[in-house]
Amino acid sequence: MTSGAVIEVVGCAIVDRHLAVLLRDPARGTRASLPWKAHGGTSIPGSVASLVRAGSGRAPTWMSHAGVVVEGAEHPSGAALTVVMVATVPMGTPATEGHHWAPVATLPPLAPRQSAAVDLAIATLRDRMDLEPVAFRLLPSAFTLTELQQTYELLLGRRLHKASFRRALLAASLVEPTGDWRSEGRGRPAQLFLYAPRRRRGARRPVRFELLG
Amino acid sequence: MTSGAVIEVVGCAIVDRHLAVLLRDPARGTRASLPWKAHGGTSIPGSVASLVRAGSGRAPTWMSHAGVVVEGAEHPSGAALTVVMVATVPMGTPATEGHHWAPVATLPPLAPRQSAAVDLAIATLRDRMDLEPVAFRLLPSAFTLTELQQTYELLLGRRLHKASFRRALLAASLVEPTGDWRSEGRGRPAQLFLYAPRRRRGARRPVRFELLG
DNA sequence: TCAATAGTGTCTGTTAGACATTATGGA
DNA sequence: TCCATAATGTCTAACAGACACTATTGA
Repeated sequence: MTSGAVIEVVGCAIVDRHLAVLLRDPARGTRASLPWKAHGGTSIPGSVASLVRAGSGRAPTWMSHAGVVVEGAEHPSGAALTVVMVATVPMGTPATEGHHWAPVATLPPLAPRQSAAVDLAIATLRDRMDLEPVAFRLLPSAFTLTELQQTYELLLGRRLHKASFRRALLAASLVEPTGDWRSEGRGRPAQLFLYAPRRRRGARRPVRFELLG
Repeated sequence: MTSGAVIEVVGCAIVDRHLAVLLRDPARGTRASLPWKAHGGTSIPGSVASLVRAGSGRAPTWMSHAGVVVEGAEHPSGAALTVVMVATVPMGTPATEGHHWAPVATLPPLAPRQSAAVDLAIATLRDRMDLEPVAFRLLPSAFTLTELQQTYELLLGRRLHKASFRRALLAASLVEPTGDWRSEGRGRPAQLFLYAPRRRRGARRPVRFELLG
């Protein structure tokens, strides 16, 4: 008898201006792995929260279901399911003893199913980023507009136009200034902002045929 | 011992210009239910295909994972998982013996978990419709542009502008005319088109802050 | 003073939506 | 003939992207 489901978490954070995922350190002669836990006892969000807390010392700021992966054909009768969850913690969150942050661009060798889980999770982050405030959850509560733009560029995988980005942000009434400024090396200090959505004006989505095809 | 996972299918089609889902007829004194099947033996897509074939006589034209629902707290140790899948069949597909199409706006009473599954599935349809050709999979292979527009309006839940819709469609090179025309009651006959995507030009997605907030 | 970064104002090409008009069938 | 629907052309307001400029700090 097999058939217990597994909850697997892809914890995401920005480290050195790159997207990174939380991994358990490899034991002697094995590979690093995503944090996981047998399903049961508590709810799925509860499992995710405890796994992220174990690996980073703090609760996730956002989480979402990413998909389901079926354990290979090894168990022909009653193949076990793995539920893949994606979660975020703010930039600057350290990894705790026995864990580390690995940039997604240079992941260490993982079990094939876990690599697929990471891909699923990143795709989910990108899918949800304009429906939910994913970018804001990857930043500390106070952030500069340049940091926010860099986060969007990281998730979208392309550069954005500074003036247009700020115009759109202003029009959406999503942030408000704290009044504090932060000096970062050379240039003029940047103002700090908070995520403070005002109103959801007609959330009318245009038809985007360019994305199909 | 509990803990076998269940695959539940929300089969979607357009019936009478409304979105409808495939249900199993209620047995004496019970409620109608979504088609489902214990996980095991075959792959998840295989299970979905056989369930849709059983209910509509044909294979689904599209399917996607919609989410996972945990069976209520009834089983504190090892609560069972339900994997919700969403699938489409073309407009005009009948329901087979023991099944029927129920418009989503006026669903009969379902188990609470199944109502949640339907909501998840519809949300998934709407999420994916501009990344994948969901609208085309809900139509027969040859369709009129008015039918296509009505399908988009159904999925988006709002009216679209005819001229703009056709302009965008033309610009995306997604369809090509068959040369046939179909007369539908009174007015001028409409030309029939096929889904024939040409090229995927820079699939650059704009930043849409309006959707957040 | 120069270099580097933050933040803003203006212009222009593109495009979504509104409106009007023509085309072509059935009643 | 009238009416209903298909299909297309033109106008306009909104907006994304480009560019240039000012502002404010550290070296």
